[in-house]
Amino acid sequence: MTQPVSLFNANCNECGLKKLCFPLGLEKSEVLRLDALVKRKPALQKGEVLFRAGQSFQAVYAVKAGGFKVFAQHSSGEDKLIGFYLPGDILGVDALSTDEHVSTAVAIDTSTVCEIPFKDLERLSLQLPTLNRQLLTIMSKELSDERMHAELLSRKSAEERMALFILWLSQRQAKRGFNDESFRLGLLHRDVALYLGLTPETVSRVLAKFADEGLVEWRQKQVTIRHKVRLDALANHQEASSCDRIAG
Amino acid sequence: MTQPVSLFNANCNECGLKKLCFPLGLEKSEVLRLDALVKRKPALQKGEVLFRAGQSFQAVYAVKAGGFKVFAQHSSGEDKLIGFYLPGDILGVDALSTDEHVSTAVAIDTSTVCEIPFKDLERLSLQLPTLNRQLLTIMSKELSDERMHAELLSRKSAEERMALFILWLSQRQAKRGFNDESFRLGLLHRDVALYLGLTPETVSRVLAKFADEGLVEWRQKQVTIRHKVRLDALANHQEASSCDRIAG
DNA sequence: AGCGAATCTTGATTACAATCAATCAAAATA
DNA sequence: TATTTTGATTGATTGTAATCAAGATTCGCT
Repeated sequence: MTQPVSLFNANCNECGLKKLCFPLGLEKSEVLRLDALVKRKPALQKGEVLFRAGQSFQAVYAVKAGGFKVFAQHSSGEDKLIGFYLPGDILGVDALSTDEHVSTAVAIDTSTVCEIPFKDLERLSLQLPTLNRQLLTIMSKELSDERMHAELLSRKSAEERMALFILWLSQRQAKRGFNDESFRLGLLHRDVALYLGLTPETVSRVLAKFADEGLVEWRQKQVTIRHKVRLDALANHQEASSCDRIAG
Repeated sequence: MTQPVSLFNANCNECGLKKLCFPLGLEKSEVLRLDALVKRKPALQKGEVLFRAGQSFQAVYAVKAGGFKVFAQHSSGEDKLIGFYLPGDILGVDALSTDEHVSTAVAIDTSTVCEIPFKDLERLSLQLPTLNRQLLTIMSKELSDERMHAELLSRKSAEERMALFILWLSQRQAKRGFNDESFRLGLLHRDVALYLGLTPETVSRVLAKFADEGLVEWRQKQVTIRHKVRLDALANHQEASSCDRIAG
């Protein structure tokens, strides 16, 4: 059992995610220097917490396998789901300006991460301009994800939000080289509802409707897109122009 | 007329906003090196565009006076208002990972900015660790602003959204050392509606209600907070506990 | 200052998702 | 496998903001 794991863990140069992660654009020798900073941690089980809001910020984390959902405690007391992180994504950079984590990351599946102490990373990035740029790029991507979230929330109709959300998930799968038409996602309806600003009941109803109309099947964590074109049209509230509805 | 303007424009060390902007934490000598990069631009009139989505990304901008509203063109065609930028804020960093601006910045008043060519800034920040950290901090603040926006949008009720929005505006004024109980904001109801995911009609109705109840006056661009405590309670959907309503 | 255009207000109606509530299905625990 | 808990579904009702529409006000311009 230890052999494949240790191979997978070996180093950044061998990692299948290096094109999504910090090593992007670095020379092999530079990656080795980065590699020296990385602490490989044992896998987290579903439901386990990687970091919690309020904890002091020491490191950022690259998701290697599995996935995380990230919550923020808001003034109102209610927790809000602010993001999902999949393999290749970097977790924890939001704490950068505060020295304290502002959110709590929970594993949605058995998950592994690479831990990179931030002080070391910052020091190295001053020596490696490409790494420094990559850090900025990661922050910038984080920002555009958050914009996507705001766009989702600004959509008026529940169906639009859901359609856009599913398409966005699909795009993220594609970027990672995974199947973007059918994928597993360990999220509860409650999580999706929290993320989209809806209730679990509405999520259930919308998904039932999508299934009825042959758009998307989402059963037991498995998401399958059946008709991307019409889903696209729905997400952008364009009336289904030519292809109309299937059932007579 | 030119004298006070040129004094104001003089340099970063003299600028009243230096504690909000890039110079934060830098030594005087370091600020001078930063200062050498800055291009002072003529003022923009209300409605003028600082940069437009699709333009190549060359520089970031520090708002010195006035303010900007920033739009994104979304797939659906409809423009979405994604942020407001006030004196001391940095504009344009969202383009960092794409080499192209992804949004359009429009002056909401007569405004001035400092332009900082990004290549120069990046080069200098590799030499000045504090500046590098400050750049990261600015990105991080941008991220937390966007989170705030998502939180606004995830609030169910129009009144909550508006209350939270006004309080957030007030906080930003306070951070700048401005009066946080009464301030001018050159935004149309339409802009506010776009930002909050509401319609201008609803904005108008909610503001009318707030005025009725003695919470907030918002007339002709001038915002005045009359009862911060109750506004706070409303923003966090806690029932007004002790102080109840005023009118009998 | 006066005209025209844009923006704001107010009202009546409608559509949509929240809420409340009850069942059903599926995991987790023993 | 039985039992308990958790999550998903479905239905009936209600509340809230969108929409449509008509005035009132303010703003920008010459």
